[in-house]
Amino acid sequence: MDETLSSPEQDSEASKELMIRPETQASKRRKVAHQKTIVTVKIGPNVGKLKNEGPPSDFWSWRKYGQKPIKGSPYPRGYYRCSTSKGCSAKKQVERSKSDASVLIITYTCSHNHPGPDVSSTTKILSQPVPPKEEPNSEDDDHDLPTQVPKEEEPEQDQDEEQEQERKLDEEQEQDRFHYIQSPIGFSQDIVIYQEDPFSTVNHLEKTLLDEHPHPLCYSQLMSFSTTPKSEEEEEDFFDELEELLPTSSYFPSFMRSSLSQLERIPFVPS
DNA sequence: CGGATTTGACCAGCGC
DNA sequence: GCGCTGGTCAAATCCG
Repeated sequence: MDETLSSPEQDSEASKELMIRPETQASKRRKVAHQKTIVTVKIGPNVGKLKNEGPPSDFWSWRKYGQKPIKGSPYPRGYYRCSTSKGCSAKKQVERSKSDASVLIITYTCSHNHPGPDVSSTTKILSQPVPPKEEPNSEDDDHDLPTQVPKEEEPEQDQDEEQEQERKLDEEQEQDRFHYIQSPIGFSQDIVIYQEDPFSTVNHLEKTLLDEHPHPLCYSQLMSFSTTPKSEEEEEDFFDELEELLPTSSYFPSFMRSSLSQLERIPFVPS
C-alpha cells in the first residue's frame, strides 16, 4: 500500500480528517511520483460514438471517483479507484488520446494490496473471442466488465496459499518494476503497456509517439501493414529488447503472454 | 435501500 | 506571488 490513500481513505471517519487537510494530504497530490503503468488501448471506432469513452475491461473492479477535463484534450479524464478490496490503493486514470479518439490511454498507479484475479480464469476469458458486446452503454468505464471474475472464481478464503504466492509474486514484480499482473487487461482491442519509471519521461515519449503516428502504439497493426516502414529487423530488435526487459517466462501471467502472442505488444520504455 | 456515478468545489503543485 | 492545472473529496443523484 502506498502513501497515496493510506490514511484518509480507510473509512469515513478518517475522511473527516481529510477536510482538515492533515499533512498526509500533501502526499495525495501531484508531487507523488508513483510508479505508473501506461496502457494504451486501441478501441473500436464505434466506441467513439458513445457518449463518452468506453474504457476496456480489466479484471479488477473499479469505482469512479472523479472526472476532469484535461487541458489540450477534448476528452475528459476519468479517475478510478480499485473497489475490489476496500483498502486497496490502486488507481487508474482513463483518457482518450487527443490525437486519436479511438485510442484510450489508461494510466495505472499504485499497487493492488490484495490478491489479483485468477490467472487461469483470466486466461480463459482472454482466449475466448470476447463477445461483441464490448460496447457498454456505460460511458466511460468498466463497471460492467468481467470484474466479477475474481470474486466468483476465487473464493478468497480457500485460497490462502495462492494468495500468499501471489503476494510474493507481486513483491517480486514490484522489485523488478514490473507489475503487469496488477493491471490485467481483458479486452480484445490492441493494447500497449508502458511501465513508467517515476523519474522517466515516458509521458513525453508517449506524447511524441501519439503525435507522430495515429496508431503508433498498436504494434500488431503496424506489423500487419505491408507498407509499414518498420523493417523486420526493427521488429526483431524490438522483441529481443522486449524479452530482455520483460522476463515473460517468469513474470508474465500466462494470460498476458498468450495475449501478447496474439495481439499485444508491450514495449518497455527504459528511462 | 445500498452501492455506484456525477459533478462542483477545494486544495496543492507547478510554471511564469 | 499569482494564476493555472490536475487530483481528490463529498453531496447529490442515479440505478439495480
